[in-house]
Amino acid sequence: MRLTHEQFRELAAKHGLAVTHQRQVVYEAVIASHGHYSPEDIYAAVRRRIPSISLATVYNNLRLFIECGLLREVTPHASTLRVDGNLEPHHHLVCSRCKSVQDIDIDFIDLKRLSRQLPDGFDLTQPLIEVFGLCRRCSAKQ
Amino acid sequence: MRLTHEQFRELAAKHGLAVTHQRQVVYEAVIASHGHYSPEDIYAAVRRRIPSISLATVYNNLRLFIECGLLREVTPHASTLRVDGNLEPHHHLVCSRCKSVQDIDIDFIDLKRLSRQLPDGFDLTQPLIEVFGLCRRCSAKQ
DNA sequence: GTATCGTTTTATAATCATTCTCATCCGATA
DNA sequence: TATCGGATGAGAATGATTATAAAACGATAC
Repeated sequence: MRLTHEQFRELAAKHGLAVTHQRQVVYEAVIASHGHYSPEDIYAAVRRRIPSISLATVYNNLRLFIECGLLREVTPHASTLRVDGNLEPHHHLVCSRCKSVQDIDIDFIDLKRLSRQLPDGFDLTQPLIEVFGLCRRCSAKQ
Repeated sequence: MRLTHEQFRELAAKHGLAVTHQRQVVYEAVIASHGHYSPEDIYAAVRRRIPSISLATVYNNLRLFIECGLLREVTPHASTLRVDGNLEPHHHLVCSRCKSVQDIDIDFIDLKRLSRQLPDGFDLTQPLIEVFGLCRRCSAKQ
């Protein structure tokens, strides 16, 4: 815990973020949790240390951390349902910022090697692979 | 349009879905749109042909089509934000059904070949690759 | 042709995650 | 100590989606 404490101060300084108690605790909760958790989960964990914290603060800071690159978003899609009528094998190139989706081929994937390292029982009969990055427009804007 | 008409009747028969006028028009709207559209978009398109259609019907049928495999969901993540404190290069194996996320390595990716087929200007300095399938538990349940 | 039954659709209410608003608080600096 | 800007907290507002219940539909049996 002491470690992430220092770690956070450094990161915050690097990104010009003020170090507040709440931010520190939110960050530590994410790091300590080793997984892919939701804001509610983080909120629950943080409340054990700061019972008065507001859910909005958790949201604010998670978003801030994601924008600064202190955390990674595991759901980098548009927030609403999107639907694709193309059932031919094809794959997606997704912009992490504007959420746009383009189709790509996947001859860059070694499916044999991939299936060898899948956990037991994982079913990949209809594999869908998505590659995330920044589209031209968004990377120009930076 | 005539073509998707037939196509839909066949698909519906195969999956044991009743063919209703609304369903047909919703399906045709998705197929005609060539892209990755939201329920609202589809709703707007369908209303030009059936002004009285309800948004709920569009949702119901899109969900039904996705479950039957007539359409593919382009946002196959948990519907709430998930956050990952692990910034080391690593990638994800996601269950399309229960939305669980596991980490995997990516030595199965030929990054050179991938970057060759990226559209111009797409920035992949921090690539994140996600592979979708069914986890052991969900594929057992089928 | 009509009655019946299960399914689909519609309209609307309800829910849930997330963001917004704004009053208050806090910490740094003058 | 007074001031200022950003951060926080509480709760309202928003927006996407789902649930509910009543009406409409369509197939089948009579």
